[in-house]
Amino acid sequence: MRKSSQVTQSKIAKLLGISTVTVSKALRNHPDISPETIQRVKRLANELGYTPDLIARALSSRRSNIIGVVLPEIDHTFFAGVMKGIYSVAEENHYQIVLTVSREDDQREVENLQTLAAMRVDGILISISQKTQDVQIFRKIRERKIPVVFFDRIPDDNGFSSVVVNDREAAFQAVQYALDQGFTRIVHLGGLQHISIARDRAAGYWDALHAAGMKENDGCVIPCGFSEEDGYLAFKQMMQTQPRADAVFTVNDPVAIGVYDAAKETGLRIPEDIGVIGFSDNIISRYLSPPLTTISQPAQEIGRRSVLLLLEALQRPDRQSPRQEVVPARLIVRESCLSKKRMETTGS
Amino acid sequence: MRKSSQVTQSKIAKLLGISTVTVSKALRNHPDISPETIQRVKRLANELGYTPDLIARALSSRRSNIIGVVLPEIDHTFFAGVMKGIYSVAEENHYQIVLTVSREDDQREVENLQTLAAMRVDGILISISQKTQDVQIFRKIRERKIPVVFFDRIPDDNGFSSVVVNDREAAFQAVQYALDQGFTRIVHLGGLQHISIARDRAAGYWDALHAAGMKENDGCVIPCGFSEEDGYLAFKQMMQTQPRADAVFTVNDPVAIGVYDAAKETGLRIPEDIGVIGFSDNIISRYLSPPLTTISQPAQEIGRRSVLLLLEALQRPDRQSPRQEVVPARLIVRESCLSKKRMETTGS
DNA sequence: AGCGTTTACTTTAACGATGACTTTTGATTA
DNA sequence: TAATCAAAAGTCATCGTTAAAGTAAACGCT
Repeated sequence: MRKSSQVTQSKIAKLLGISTVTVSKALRNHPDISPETIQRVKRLANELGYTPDLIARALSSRRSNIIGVVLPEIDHTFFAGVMKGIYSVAEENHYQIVLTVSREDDQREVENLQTLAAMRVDGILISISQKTQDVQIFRKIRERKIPVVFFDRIPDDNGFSSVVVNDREAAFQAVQYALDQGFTRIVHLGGLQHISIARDRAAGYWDALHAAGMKENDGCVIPCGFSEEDGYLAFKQMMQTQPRADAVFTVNDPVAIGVYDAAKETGLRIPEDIGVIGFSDNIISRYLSPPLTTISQPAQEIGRRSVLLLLEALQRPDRQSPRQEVVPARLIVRESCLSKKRMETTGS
Repeated sequence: MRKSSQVTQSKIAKLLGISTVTVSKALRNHPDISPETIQRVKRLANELGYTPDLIARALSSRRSNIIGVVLPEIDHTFFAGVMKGIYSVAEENHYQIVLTVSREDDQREVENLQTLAAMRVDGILISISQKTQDVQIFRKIRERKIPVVFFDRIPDDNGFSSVVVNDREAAFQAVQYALDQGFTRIVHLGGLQHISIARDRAAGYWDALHAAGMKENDGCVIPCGFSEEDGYLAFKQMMQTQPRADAVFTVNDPVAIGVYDAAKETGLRIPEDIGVIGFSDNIISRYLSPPLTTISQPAQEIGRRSVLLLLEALQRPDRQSPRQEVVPARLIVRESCLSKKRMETTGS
């Protein structure tokens, strides 16, 4: 025989001489129950310190009020910002968050998704790992009637709802700004090209070059990872293969930081010898010297919108067409890519 | 009638002509079941794509395999690091994490704890909010037989297990270093003194002054919040009340960053005019100019140890004495508090 | 043969709550 | 007056899984 000292609905029911269902309904202000009974139940529940058992409720009602989240990494400024947005909206709507981390590993990502499904989360928010190629698992989740919303890093299959930044356009602006400042041999350290955001940013880069009347061989995209280390290495590589480069546009800020390190080591001054523009506005960026010109992504806003999109899908479970939302990123001009022209003219 | 397309144990049972309990046991490799049956069950489970329903399991077994976490803030480097450590150990032990955020509000903190208890988490990890004074809620949680481990910011009541950094000692080292470098009028921007870590760091500060033969009026602790903004304001205040100060030791790095801003604004050079030492080694700190001398706290290690302590408590639920663990922090010397003596002598 | 022990299952009851349906009571209406 | 209806409960079944206890056959041992 299992015994439990917990205060349950049936204890309250017994004490008041009513049925457990009445208690359940009373606690939820169900119209079936008279105001007086509701009062009596709630008062006693309060006195006894009753708390609903959310697990039991979830099993019975088939709604867990939990949203599952899968993140590639947890200690990245951008994702931390997204999470902040996610939490604020989730809290307002009385949802709890179960956060899992794939650590950029597609296998772990699959496991995370399976666990979340097994926990019966009501919906899932995910930004996919660097390695993710296979979309199967997402289809399976959808078959299970669990709505999924992707954010920032989305799969190629566009049959899903998603919230992204206007990467291409923002990249275009960044590169155009560099051109305006008089830089002419701009190289793009471009991330892994099978990731949507990396492709989009590279596309924006080419857009800007083309718009300026430049051709394929006036530009160069060097693929690399997304970390400082990767940026450091890619920049070193670039100095070998593209010695005439006068500016770099990086796929994200950590890579730009790697570039700072490599440049410092080589004795190159920023922006006098080499201009740098990043992407994502890491908190660090404004404290670098020189402060990094970069693209600011509204991380919290992305998180907030993702939850809202998911909540909408939860409200009407009939299949609805997926929706893609785009939130605007914008260029933050600081000092790492300041006018070459002006510097030269004022300098000599 | 509710229908469900989910694959459950009873479906498998029906198909194989055995009882659901046999299926349940087979899937868990229970010795009651013959190897062949186990095989048959597992194979079919696999074919059908069975996944256990963790909610149902939790209800029945009275273990959720979930650890609840309450954090004051999510987008702080330190906490992000702690979370990384928490996740790695939790994952290894097949626990999921439900993370809630108090946003430094004690009321929200209470709600978070109640929700976690209602979710029947197996245990709770918490770093308390700035405002938290009342310990009642923690007692209640303990009465519910949910083990709690505090980390970093712990309550005064030391009847609980906790993982902290040797704040006092580390602060001592930091201040001693400043003294060694020739700074003599060191002010401490000291955080809210009802928070354990702030008190400990202040104590270490005084220890160092006393060890150097200084008295109460050779030092000064200015209380402030924990944000950049707070540091900025506190420093401005300090310049009014303590105009002769030649160094500041701050309760954490964000406050130090506020000091940087204020100093820059006032035209004070670091470390020539004013030395600065922080606490917590924010990622930003090494990118500041000058790079900030600070105390490095092993955030991931704290997270890891906290989970381990909790897991231990979960293994033997008989009441055991609480345990306090201390992990060492250490001084990272950079350039924000370099030798005044040497600078002066080489300078003139 | 008789008795205890294994082996491999099955049966029965939860776990705590909720959805769907039914019943009771009294008031309202045709 | 009988039929109708709404309010305020109650009953029953179920969510999917597991703990505890029960059972039947096979085995081993004296």
